[in-house]
Amino acid sequence: MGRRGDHSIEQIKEMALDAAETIVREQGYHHLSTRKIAKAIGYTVGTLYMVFENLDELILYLNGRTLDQLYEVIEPLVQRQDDPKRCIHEMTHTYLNFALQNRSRWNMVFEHRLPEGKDVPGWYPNKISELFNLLETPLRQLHQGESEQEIALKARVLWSSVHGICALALTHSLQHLGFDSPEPMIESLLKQNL
Amino acid sequence: MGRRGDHSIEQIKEMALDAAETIVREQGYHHLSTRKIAKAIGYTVGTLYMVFENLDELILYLNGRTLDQLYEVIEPLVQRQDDPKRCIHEMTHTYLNFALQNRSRWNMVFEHRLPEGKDVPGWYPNKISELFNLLETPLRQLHQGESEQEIALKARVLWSSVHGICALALTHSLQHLGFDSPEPMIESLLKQNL
DNA sequence: ACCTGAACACCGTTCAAGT
DNA sequence: ACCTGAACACCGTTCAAGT
Repeated sequence: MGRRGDHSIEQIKEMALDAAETIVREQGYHHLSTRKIAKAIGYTVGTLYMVFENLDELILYLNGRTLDQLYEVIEPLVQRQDDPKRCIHEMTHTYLNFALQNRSRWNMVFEHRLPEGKDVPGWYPNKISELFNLLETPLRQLHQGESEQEIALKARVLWSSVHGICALALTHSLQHLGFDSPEPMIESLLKQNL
Repeated sequence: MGRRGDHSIEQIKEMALDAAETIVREQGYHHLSTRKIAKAIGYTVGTLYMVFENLDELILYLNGRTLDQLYEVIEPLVQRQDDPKRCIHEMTHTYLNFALQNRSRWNMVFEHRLPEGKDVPGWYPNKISELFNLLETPLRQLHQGESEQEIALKARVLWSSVHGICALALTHSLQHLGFDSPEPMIESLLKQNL
């Protein structure tokens, strides 16, 4: 067998990522496997290793897509330059909704770890950085006169805090802690920090 | 073969948990397997299923232990009733240190998910709840006159925020975000919230 | 009653062999 | 050059069979 030439490498890459996204969405991160992906796109596992270094790299690209999608829905909100507080409220609310509505994929972004020693390619933390930076514009308006260093710190602390609440919401831990929704927690956080 | 009777069920359970703890500590969560645990305690995999329902349950007990250990180091700090702010600083600092020094096990507490539909036994979220409650005492002193509901909310928001920062610190994400230590982020958070 | 060993249905990854 | 199929070294879980 061999040599079909039905698709270019780029095409196979995209087909694989699409298939993987569907599997994660429908069955969850831990049910994703190279064999399932290969079967879904009509190729054998070996072919995946022509296109990706390994499963970890494939997941990295998939997480990159997820981060891009989040950026796409958050970035437009920054334009609302008139009311920085409201802007931040909308950003966190959008973040929360995105995480809840793309539960499995969002989980994967935070649960996936590269094997000891291997570290992520530069473009990946860049995507995260860009997301964090989105908060800086409204925060700069809100805390005028503060140094850029201070604004950057505030943005990172705020995102991390929202993420922490969100992480607990995703594990259903909140229910056991006496809260059935993360919204009031986010509100409390923002009231304190804005 | 069969029927050795060298150890009681309780003993095997403890041996298995000890062995699992060592494997996680030395090789990380994702390298933990029933076969490795069984080999380490000198039994076959089958025996583990006499003692635990499955690997998920074993991990749940292990995570329970980790939560207990964290409680043991945090609880004594609550006694310091004189200065609630300083008390909270010490609690978060201790939490952070614990997470950093028990990286793999702490990761496991937050990464481990039960299969869809299965939910955790009541004693597990109780342990988490007790940890959250530890923050309530100093917070009550700090925000006198506020309702218990409000204090509980504040405690949960604060712990979640610290956890969010800590989670980013554990993934080394912070380095890429321009911070080599979570300490200044925690400081900024507490300055804002206390 | 307790424990084993083998089996089943899965994994990720590699690579000689085929077209 | 591209792709397969089989192999290797692993998984979690079950259960007939042995003592």
